Formats: sequence, structure tokens, C-alpha cells
Amino acid sequence: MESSSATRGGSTRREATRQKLYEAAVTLIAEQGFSATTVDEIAERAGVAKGTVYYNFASKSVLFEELLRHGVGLLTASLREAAERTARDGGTKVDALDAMIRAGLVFIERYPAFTQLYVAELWRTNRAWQSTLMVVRQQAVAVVEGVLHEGVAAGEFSAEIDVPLTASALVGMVLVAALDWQSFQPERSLDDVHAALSRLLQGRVSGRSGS
Amino acid sequence: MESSSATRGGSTRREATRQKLYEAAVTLIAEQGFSATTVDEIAERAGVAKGTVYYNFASKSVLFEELLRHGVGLLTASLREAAERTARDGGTKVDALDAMIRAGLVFIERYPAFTQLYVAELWRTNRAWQSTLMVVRQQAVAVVEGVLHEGVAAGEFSAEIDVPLTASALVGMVLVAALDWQSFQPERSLDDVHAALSRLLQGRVSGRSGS
DNA sequence: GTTTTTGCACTGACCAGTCAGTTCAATTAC
DNA sequence: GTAATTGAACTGACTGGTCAGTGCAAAAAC
Repeated sequence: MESSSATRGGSTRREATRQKLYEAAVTLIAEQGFSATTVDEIAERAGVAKGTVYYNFASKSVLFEELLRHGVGLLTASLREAAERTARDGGTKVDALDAMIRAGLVFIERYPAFTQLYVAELWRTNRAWQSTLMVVRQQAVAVVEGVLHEGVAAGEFSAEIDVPLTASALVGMVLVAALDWQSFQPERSLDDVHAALSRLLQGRVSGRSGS
Repeated sequence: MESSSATRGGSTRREATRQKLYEAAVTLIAEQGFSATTVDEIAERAGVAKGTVYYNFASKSVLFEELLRHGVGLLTASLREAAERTARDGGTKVDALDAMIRAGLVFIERYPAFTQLYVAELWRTNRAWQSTLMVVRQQAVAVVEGVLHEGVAAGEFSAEIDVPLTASALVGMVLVAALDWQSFQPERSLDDVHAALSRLLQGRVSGRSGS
């Protein structure tokens, strides 16, 4: 009767089911919102019985909360990796920001539904998962702020910039541009979008340089 | 249309009731989302009977849709006014963008709940008011795009910029920075936030020193 | 006297969460 | 080998509650 969780470190079956539920939930909630999405819908899209949802998650809210944590975790890791890679390669801090913009675009291209859902919840108040959201948001933004701080310390950026606000603005720039890209011109290439945002980042908008 | 105080598309009394309902709905929906907000709540917060809601609006969705139209209409008018005022005063296109950034901040400071709710709905699909949202969104973004186009035509901006994408990015920059401002540092002054965004717009981030 | 609002009871659809029962892969017994 | 046993994973009908929208007579506002 020993804990025969013989199937190495947590059953694979269960993990697969949870993954299917995440994938089903993310699209439905992105399209319709949390409250308008029913557990029955999620179960059906995942090809699973309703009871299975409750076997795997304590409630609809908990499912959503874990989904948020999981998704933002991926983004944060990706941003951090981009910043570190740039630093290792001896790039400037502007290069690091540029690499993070690209990492953001790659993420959004890959998980557009998650991004959409995240934005829709981010500034809400009075919701069960508010505090969770706060924590993961800060982890992601902190990566951007870190690069800005280092840039100021190294004299690459003006000492007068407002780090948190500039970080927010940069995040917003990428977020909205990318969501519009996915919604209205999904056929455009990532490189194309990235180039346009790079230009903006480096202040090469004003000042002519016609083709 | 006559502009007598009593006539403005209907009786004043009715208009006042509708206004109260808008105000009640906007806060509740911003906090909780559309589906999680009940008609009973809206009526109660507006200090009005439930029947009155249905006397004034065909349905909950229609109330929300008209709310969206109304709110974005205010924003669009404000952006347009800012652009035109700058043009009249002989400002550059960068000045016009800067004035529009300020107009955006003023709007968000005044109607934070509306902004929040708007962002939450903007990239959703499969919702009843999707097409309405599309139209009003485009009206607002078109104002920014117009200024960018004029700037390119006048040689003030590089001919290589991607106008729609740059417009999206600028909107995103202001939107996210302002929402974060309102959520996390509401005590900061608008001028302060505006200054930080102006700096970013004019590419005065990289490059050391300041004014 | 017409328009607007109120108050409130009512309905029918919908939905989160429950639970008694089933499936199945792995383990143990023979 | 194969039969019996175990327990985690899964199922889906069911329940208790919620909510959008209705109907209407009476009051208030204009």
C-alpha cells in the first residue's frame, strides 16, 4: 500500500488533463471573459467531463488563477532570458530593451489568447485573483525596470527618466501594438512589427530619412 | 438641431436618468466585468427601479453598447480638439502628438473606470457589441494616424514609419502608463506623468544628461 | 393627459458545484 | 500467466441558487 505513485513523480495522465483544461479555458475566457465562460464549455472543449474539472481544480476561479500564474511565469522567464543573453553578448541596454521587445512579441504571437485575457483582467479590482495577478505582474515589470535602472547607473540612459513609468509605457507600447497586430493584421511578420517598434524605441521617428 | 435647454434628443428628465445609469454601470462593470454585473446592482447604484432600466434601454447589452459609444465619442472629440488647437497655434506634428498624449491623460484621469472597461473589452471576440467597438476604436485611432500621416507628408517624420502600428504603439504607451498611474500612484500629478511620456516620445531616453 | 418612474411578483433559462457510481492501469496474490 | 484487488482518475445526472427580462397597476413628474 506504499504510495504507489509509481508513475514517476506525479501521474502523467493528470498533468495531461490539466494541460488540456488550461488550453480550453484560455481561448474561451479570452473570447468571452471569465464570467461568461461556463465550466461546461471548458470541459466540453477539453474533451473531458465536468466532474474532471473539479477533480483537478478546486473551483473555476482556482483554475483561472493557476492559468494566470503559469502564463505570466512563461513571459517573465522569457524576458529575463532575453536581457541576460544580451548582457552576455556585450550588448548595450538599448539592445537589451530591444531584445525584450522581441521576446514580448514572440510570446504574444505564440499565446495571443493568454495575452488578451491578461490585459482584460489586469486593472480590474474586487476580483478573487487580484492579489495573485499583482504579484505576477510585478515580477514581469521588474525585469524591464531592472534593465532601465542598470542603464541609468551606467550612464546610458538619462538620470531623469522615471523608471517605473517608462517601464509601463514600454510594456504598453509592445502590448497594444502586438494585440492590434494579431487582431487586425495577423499576416504580417514578427520581424516587420519588431522593426517598427525598434524605430520608435530609438527615437528614429521624428527626423526625416526618406527612402 | 435646436439647442434649447430642454431639447436634446428627448426630455431632460429621461436624459438625466440615462446619465445616472451610465455612471452606475461604468464603475460596476469596470470593477467586475459585464457578465458579473447584474442589472439589479446597476439600478440600485443609480438609485432607480429596475423597471426604469428597461424603460430606458432595450437590454443590458444595449445599455453597455451605448455607454461604449458615448465614452469613446468623448475621447475622440478631445483628441481631435487637441490636434486642431496645436495646428492652429502653428505647432509641429510632434507638438500635436504631445498635446494628444496630454488629452489622453486628462481623459483617463477623469474617466478611469471607463478606460479600464474599454481596455478589457477591446480585443475580445464573439461579443454582442464587437462591431460597435470596432467602429468607435477606429474613429479614435484615426485621429492619431492622421497626425502621423501629415507629419510624414510634411517631412517631419521619417517616410519609413508604419503609421497604423506606430499609432497603436503610441496609444498603448499612454494607455498602460496612465492606467498604472491611476492604479498604483494616483497621487502623482498629471504634469509629472505627461513629462515622462513626452521624454519618451521625443527619444530623449537614451543619451545621458537632461535639460 | 401624457410621459416617465416605481415597486414587486413572477418566470424560465442557465450554471457552479456535488456525489454516487464507473473505468482502468498498476500492483499483488496465487 | 492470470485472477483479484486497489485507488486514482474520471463521469454525468442532479441540485440549489441566481439572474435577465416581463407585466402591470399605481404614483409622480411635467
